[in-house]
Amino acid sequence: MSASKRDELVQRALKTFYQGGFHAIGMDKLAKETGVSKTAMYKHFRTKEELILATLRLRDEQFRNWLMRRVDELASEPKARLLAIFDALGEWFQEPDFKSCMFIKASSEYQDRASPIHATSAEHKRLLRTYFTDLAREAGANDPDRLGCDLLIVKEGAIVLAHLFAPDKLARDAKRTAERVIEAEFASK
Amino acid sequence: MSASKRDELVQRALKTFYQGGFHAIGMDKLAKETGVSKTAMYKHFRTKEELILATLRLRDEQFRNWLMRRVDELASEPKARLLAIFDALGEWFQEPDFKSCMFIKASSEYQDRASPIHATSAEHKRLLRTYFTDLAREAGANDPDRLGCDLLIVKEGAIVLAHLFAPDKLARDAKRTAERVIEAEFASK
DNA sequence: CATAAGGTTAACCGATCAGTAAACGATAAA
DNA sequence: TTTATCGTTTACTGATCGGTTAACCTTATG
Repeated sequence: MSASKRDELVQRALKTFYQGGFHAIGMDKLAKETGVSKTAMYKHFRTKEELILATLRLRDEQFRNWLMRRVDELASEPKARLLAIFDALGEWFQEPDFKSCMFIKASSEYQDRASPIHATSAEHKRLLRTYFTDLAREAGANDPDRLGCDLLIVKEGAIVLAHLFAPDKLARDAKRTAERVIEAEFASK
Repeated sequence: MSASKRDELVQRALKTFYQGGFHAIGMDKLAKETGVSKTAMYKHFRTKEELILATLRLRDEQFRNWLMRRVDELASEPKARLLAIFDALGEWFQEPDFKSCMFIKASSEYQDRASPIHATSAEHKRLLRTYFTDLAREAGANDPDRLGCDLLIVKEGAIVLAHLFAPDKLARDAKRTAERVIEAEFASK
């Protein structure tokens, strides 16, 4: 019972922080928006930072699971799966309340490398890079590390610009950019 | 006299916001760090938002001027100038107090598209894209718009990741990624 | 010398910040 | 039925938020 309440709190806090920002959302507003009392929140988490870290861990799990599942569904051929990453991203960008990447925003607000929030954001990107590198290896890339890094760079740039410009345009543009780096990798045999 | 004080304030506020974040730096702390009294600040700017907008305008001017000058200095051949963008970026990443891009961070904290701060951030990226497109055209690209967009995506991704990972590694990686999209553009003749 | 402008310090406003304490209500095991 | 747990609401802490006001100091012009 306590555990499920806790999960519910983290899920709702995730949405609220994602839409509103970390500094901009106070604990009082969070209590109002999640329907969980402040007292209960501080029973589960000793500080706001701990609650934020919990939302980031949930987001990391949710996002990577979603992306991996979506890539599985969109393409079966190993090389096509590399490009499918960007079809999945395009779907995400066009969701009505897409607001950039939770981890880019977290590291924007907590800039100090010593901050656990910053470190958790870096870890998320590291895990994504590993996933991309694995896909590149399965596709038979010469230099999977390099292609994985290329794809991560393109993905992050696309997210930032989708948040500032038209999301659908960036979805198309990023896929075309990804095509170029993928083709370059396989042409370098 | 007033004008120079104002400029001095904006310059110092720029550094303080860049290092500390917009929500995290209050007007009292800003007064302390800039040496300009709160009263004087509110004589020049009616709200904190107006001051932030002034710092963003200064940053846009500073950054684009710096980048254009650096590209001029690093390469003279039109095509080599495209790659020189990423040499310049590498220099920036390795500055001791590099902390990502002011505009990525601003749009992370002010997510609403209706916010003037968000809009100013988008405008900065638009101007950069125009610059990249111009360079691509001068280099004789088939589709300068497309290459300009490619390069902007790579640049933004590199900044985000340089902020989270090792800046020098990202400087090298981003340049290699840029090489790929540039070569792809010129191979598509 | 008078005066007005542009700056200072300092105190203040109501609201909100993160975090705590106390009193109370529900549920469920004993 | 008793008791303990988990949650609630409400009120509170001291600090800080963005923004304002008033009294004072300095400087340059008339």
